[in-house]
Formats: sequence, structure tokens, C-alpha cells
Amino acid sequence: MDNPKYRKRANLRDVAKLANVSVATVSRVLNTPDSVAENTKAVVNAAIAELRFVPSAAARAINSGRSRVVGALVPTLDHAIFARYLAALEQKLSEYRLSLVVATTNGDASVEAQKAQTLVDIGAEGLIVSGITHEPELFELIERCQLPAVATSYFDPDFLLPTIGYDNAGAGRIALEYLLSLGHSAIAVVHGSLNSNDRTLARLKGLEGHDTARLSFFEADLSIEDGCAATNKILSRDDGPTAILCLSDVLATGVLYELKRHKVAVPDDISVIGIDDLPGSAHTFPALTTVHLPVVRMGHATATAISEWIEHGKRPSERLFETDLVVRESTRARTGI
Amino acid sequence: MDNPKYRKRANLRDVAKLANVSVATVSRVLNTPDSVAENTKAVVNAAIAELRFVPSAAARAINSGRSRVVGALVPTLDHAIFARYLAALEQKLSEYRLSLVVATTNGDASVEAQKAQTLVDIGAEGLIVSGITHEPELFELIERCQLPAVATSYFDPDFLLPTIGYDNAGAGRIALEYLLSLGHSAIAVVHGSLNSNDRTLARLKGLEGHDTARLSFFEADLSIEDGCAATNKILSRDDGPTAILCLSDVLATGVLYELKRHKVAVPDDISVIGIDDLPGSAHTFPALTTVHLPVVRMGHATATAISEWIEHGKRPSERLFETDLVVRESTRARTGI
DNA sequence: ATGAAAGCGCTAACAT
DNA sequence: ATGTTAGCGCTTTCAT
Repeated sequence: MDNPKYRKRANLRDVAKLANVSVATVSRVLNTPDSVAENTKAVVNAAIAELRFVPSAAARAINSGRSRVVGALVPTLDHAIFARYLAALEQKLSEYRLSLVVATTNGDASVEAQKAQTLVDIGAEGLIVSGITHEPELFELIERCQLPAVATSYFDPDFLLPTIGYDNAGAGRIALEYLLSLGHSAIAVVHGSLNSNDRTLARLKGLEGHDTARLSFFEADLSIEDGCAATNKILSRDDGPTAILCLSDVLATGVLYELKRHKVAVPDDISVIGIDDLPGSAHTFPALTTVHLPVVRMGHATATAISEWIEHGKRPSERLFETDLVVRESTRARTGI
Repeated sequence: MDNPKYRKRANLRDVAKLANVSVATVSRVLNTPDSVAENTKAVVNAAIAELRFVPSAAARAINSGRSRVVGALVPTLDHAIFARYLAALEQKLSEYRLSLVVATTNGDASVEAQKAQTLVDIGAEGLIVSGITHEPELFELIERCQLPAVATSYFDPDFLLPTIGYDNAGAGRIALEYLLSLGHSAIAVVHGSLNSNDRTLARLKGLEGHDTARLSFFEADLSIEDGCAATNKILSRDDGPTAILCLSDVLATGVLYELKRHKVAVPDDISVIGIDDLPGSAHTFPALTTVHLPVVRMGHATATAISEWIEHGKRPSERLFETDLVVRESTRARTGI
């Protein structure tokens, strides 16, 4: 604009020329400034300033062989539990001076495979995926690129990739058994979509094998709104349950709201339990009993694992985090027991 | 491992050698496959497969001068409104074949400046920041790198960077005026931290100049928990307000819960209004009256603007999205008016 | 249709 | 302390 001879971005050579030094010297003031004499340094810095020189990230990357970027593939960002997890992940990665690229898959494995390719195309040095259900292409990509990759939110020591997560089936079981121990047997289960969501599937699996339980199932999208909708379906049935087990706190939050709207008392008329333990769950009214999922610790551990793998080549071993029951006010013993 | 002569990642030359062609030909089968004879293509592809060749992102970037990465600096991921916004942003950016790197600042401008540098170091081609309050270093960096950068969640046509957002002061005003029109005058305002959060500041600003309003202010962290805490403070005062204006729906959600816990009827005893319109806000009990912030459209517009800027060099003009009042069930006319 | 060779912007080994 | 130079892995003329 105001520069007569419009010049593209300056490079090392331009700086070197202007400062009357070699490119090596310029490179040194950038990387090992202590090894350069004060006055030359000053001249070089002046040239850098004058030319508004900014080192090229790509050129650096090509030499170091590093991009310092890791990619995470998550179903969605628009869900508190993933957001929370990613927040922890990003925070820890940044301690390792690694940046986080987020790609959302919408729970679609083929989108995931395609976005994984995009991540490789921008030079991601590591990949983090959710769950263990993926397209073969994803695994081929990881294999072909020899890419450090871990699967999270799931635990399976036999999985191809190291898993860092928790026992989803166990979380479901804990919730169910607590309800059972409270004397409930007619229980409505509200769960997220079964399409390509192994976490939901596993939680459901954890509900099996309890003869005393009379379970009815209600599928819903993972939103407060759908929690409300599921509640209406539950209430419209003759054989009303005495407890509602939600496989996710978001769902449970909707259930709580809708029960309130119908003037159904919780936990007096119906007990409600969730899984997740979102930040808000401790403060709903009534406070939600739930199974705590250690997503923050999982995020930190994942960041550490992938960093170590990238930096030192050591493949992490799988890692299991405990889930635990958090009893609050939305559950109580079945009356008349 | 099982490869006798352990070989590092293969490159174009290795492939060319194995396929008995030149590197140019290999490059062609990668980029313009139609310009290569079928049989040579087959030979080359076989070599690529055998050597498990993966093109280097850095080397591509150095030639194209592109990284296809844009960076976003947000206060936190762990808040529904930002997560929702980023979800929209990422979705649209990916349509432009751009990847999103997320960096969180914790609302700290100096962390922001430092992370912006990190983003530049990995070769980000564009930057997206939140609000208009930043360290001089941030602006210097943007200026020095001639980096396309936009500020979001805020609107100010006079700002150095193009702003793409909404009128925060206006949103505050809309909420207050609605409460006023309902006959409320003693109003408690619950707002987020004032530290380097120009959005909160602006919303507060929008509350000024209404003589009939008797406002009392309560600062809180942006969490359901702190919404509850603020409510307790409000209720403990003698001169109880007839309405509570929350500058964020998360806060309002906490307020709603806590009022319920204290058996204060909403909206009969106290009206509650929020700002944001989170997905869940339509389904709280009672459903929350709030001011809708068009973060999804803002995310899409931001993605489009930064993409066009990066690809075609056209600096976007600022963009203002309307906020609008969504009347639901948590507000009503002050009784006895 | 294919190849040879010149870079892209930087780092690092080797000289001086 | 500073300079020379050879790459890094690819794309892209320019020939053939």
C-alpha cells in the first residue's frame, strides 16, 4: 500500500543482505542469540524489524521434522462433557508446547476418517480419537503414517490403540446397582443414540444380567430437550417406573426439568440418576445423583501420554480411571420397601 | 521392528527410485494424476504403497506457502456458549478445508498474547480472538505478520480489527428494559467477572441510564455453582429484589435452581432473565426468558470472513448480528402494579 | 508423458 | 564470532 516497491514477506536472506551478515548469523540471533556478538545482533535485529521479518513455520517444520500439532477427533464440541475434556487436554498439551487441532465428526465414522486425513495433511504429529469404533481407513492411516494415536473415553486393553478412559459398562452397572440397592426394580433407562456410539453401547451392556430389574429403554439425542421428550414418553406409559436411569447427565437434567413441570416429585415419586457428573450436576434441583466420569484427569493423562509418545517414542500403556458414584438428592429408597 | 534395515519415513526420491521414474512424476501422480500414463501411475502407486510413503505436510506447506490452519483464542472451552460458537466455527471452516486450532486464554490477555505467538509459530494463517481487550503484543504480532485477524462476540466498527459479533450493551439493555416494562424496579444483577472481560463490561454498560431502575450488583464466576452462590447473597439481603437479571444463562440456571431450593416461586415471587439462550434454556423449569445471542450464525460468519480474507485477501467489514428477547416462563409482571 | 533441475526458507555441520 | 554450503521434501518450470 504505502510501500513503493511492494515486497512479499521477507526471508532470512533478505535480512542477511540488509544486515550485511550471512544467513547463518541471522538464524543464530533467532535461535541461539547468546552465540552472537552484541553489535551484530543489534544490526540484525534492526534489519529484522525493518523488513518485518517473520520466520516461516513451514521451513522450520521441514528442518525439525516437527509441527508441534496434535489432532483430536471428537463427536461434537457442543456437549459439556467433551468441551470439558478438551479443555483439560488443551491445557496440558500446551504445557508440552503442543497445539490442539479440533475436528468434529458428528459421530460419523467416515467423517472421522476423512477428517483424520485432513489432520495428517496439516502435519499433525499425533491423533486422539473417541471410543473404539472406527473405519478401517482410520486405522490404515494411523498405521501407514506410524502416527502416535490413542483412543479415549473408553477402556479396552486389547484394543489396537492404547485406550485411556474409563469403564463405561461399569459406570452403567454402578448406577443400576445403586438403584437396585434402593429397592427400585421398574426402571426407565434413557440413553443416547446407538448409532456408532460405543460408549453408549457399553453403558447399556453394563445394565445386563440383573434379573430383579425390569428395564424399559428410551432412546434420545444427547440434549436437555430430548431428556424432556423422553420423560414425557415415560410418564405416558401405564406401568410407570419408580426410577429413571439416564446414561448421561444432560439427559438427566432434561428429565429433572420435565418431571418438575409435571409436578412429579424427585426423589419422592421418582428417583433419577445420571452418568457424567457435569459441573452443574451438583447444583440442579434436586442435586443430581450420578456416576462421576474423570474426564479432566483423562484429558491430562491423554495429553501426557501422547506427548511422551511423540517426543520420546514410547507408546503409552492403556490407562483405566475409576468412575464413582456420587450420591446426592435425586435418589432415595423406594417407598414401601 | 520386522524390517531388517530400519528405514525412516520414505520420501519422494525413495519412491521415484523404486518406481524407476523421476520425482516429478511421483509428484504428478500425487497432485495431477490425470497427467500421468496409466501404467506408470500403477508402478508409482505400488512403490508408494510398498514404502508406505506419506507426503510431508511441512514440505508441501513450504511450497504452497499455506498451512490451512487458523487459530482461535477463546477464554475457555468449558462453557457452553464458547463451545457452541467454536462448534459452528469449526464446522464452517472445514467446509473451506481449513483446520481449527484452539487455544484457551483463561481470560488472561498476556496468556492470550503468548498463545497467539504459539499459533503463529505453528503457521496459523489467520487468528480469531474474543472481544476487543488485548495486549499491545497481540496487535503487534498481527501487524508484523500481516495476519488476517478478526475479533468476535463484540461489535465495534471503530476497532482496529474487523469485529463480528453482537451488541453486548444492547443485549443488557433489552433484558433490563423488558424487566422494567414488566413493572420491576428493584433488580439484582448477577454478572461474570469484570477482569478483562469486555463483553461483561459492555453488558453492564447497557444497564445504565434508567432512572427508574434500582439495581444491585453481584459478581460471580461463570458457573452454575456461582449462580447459586449469588442467589444466596441476594436472598440474604433485606431489600429483596423482585427480579434477577443474569448477564449469562449459566448464571441464570444456577439462580433458578437455588431459588427453587429456597422455595421462592419463579416467576410469581421473583422474575429471572438471562442472556445467551443456551440450548438448554428453553427447557429449564420454568423455561428461561433470555436474550438470544446468535453465536452459531456468528461462528459461521466468522469462518467465512476469515476464509475469504486468507484466500482472497479481502478484509471483511465488521458485522453486527441482532440479539433478541425470547420471552418464556421465568418472567412476569410485578404483582400489585 | 516424462525428466532434469531450480528453488521454497530455513537449520546445522563444517570452516575459518 | 561468523561465513559457506549442503541439505530437508516437495512443487514447478522448462526441456525433451
